[in-house]
Amino acid sequence: MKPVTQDRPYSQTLTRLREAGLRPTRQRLALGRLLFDGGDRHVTAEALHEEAQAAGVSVSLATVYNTLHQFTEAHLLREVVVDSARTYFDTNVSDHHHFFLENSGSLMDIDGNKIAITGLPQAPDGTDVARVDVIVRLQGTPRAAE
Amino acid sequence: MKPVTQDRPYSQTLTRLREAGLRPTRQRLALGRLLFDGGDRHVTAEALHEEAQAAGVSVSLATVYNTLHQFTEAHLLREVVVDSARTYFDTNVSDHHHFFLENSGSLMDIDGNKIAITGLPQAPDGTDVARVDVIVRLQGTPRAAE
DNA sequence: TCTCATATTTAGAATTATTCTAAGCTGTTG
DNA sequence: CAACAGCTTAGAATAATTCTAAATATGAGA
Repeated sequence: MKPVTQDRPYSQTLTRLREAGLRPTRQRLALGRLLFDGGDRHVTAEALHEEAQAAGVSVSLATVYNTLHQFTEAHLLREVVVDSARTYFDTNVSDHHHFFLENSGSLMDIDGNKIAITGLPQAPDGTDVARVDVIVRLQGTPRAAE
Repeated sequence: MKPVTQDRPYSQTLTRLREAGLRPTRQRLALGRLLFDGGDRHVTAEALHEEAQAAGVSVSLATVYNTLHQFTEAHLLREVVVDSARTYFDTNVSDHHHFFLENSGSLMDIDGNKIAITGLPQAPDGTDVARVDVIVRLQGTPRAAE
């Protein structure tokens, strides 16, 4: 059985950028590597910025925002709306859904072809379905340990 | 077949407030009536504020925010997260989901018991499912009229 | 390798939705 | 009708994100 994550061996960030028509600048390469090396990730702009700083890469927050949006347009990332306070970006761009832990604010992927949704009414006239998002909101149970 | 909306004859706003333990103030009554009279609604704080002004009710925006949150705690409203830019409040608190028209920013209800979701993995240890949200994102088709 | 036009980055200001604060009203209860 | 707890409110404060304009880096071509 395939994991949710597609094969994505040590991200060829450079190649990906070229394909997307984005100049491989120092900042984009660094952010790309942070994002795409090592599995699926869900990040906020703020968090990625801190991570970059911590990794000794100097990038402004504005550039982090720019880059996240450009990557999203290039379909290297996907935006996930779960919380009205902040925007998450997901490195997994395949068909899937999310668990959202309301306490910690963390996200977990749910494989898209494990879930089936039936009975959806058809889209109203003059519209097309761009995407269906399923968000399973979780709360920590009172006494988790026993 | 039942419509999505439960019967809700000309909202007894006063009663609802009492039951929720909220003082029936002029502002809460007015906002309650705007919200609960006449079918299911999806509003933003800003929009409800303007509507109140237009109806000749003087309420501050802060009070609109307070009231929307208090109504939500009292389960008279439900918060819908579809757009990272603004928060929507839904007067339909029964089990249901949403179409979201990305162009206009408008929401439409999808009856909850028309849809079935199968194959959801169980919630991780120490967590409980608080709610499952399905959002069908719609885009206007290029040439809607023909 | 050098130059240049253009894309990119950036600091800081600006914006926007929302929350907070502190002071003044108002409902309710005795 | 007094009095207090609960409400409302203007305006300040916050926080995430976007904008601006100036400085810098990149890639193509000579």
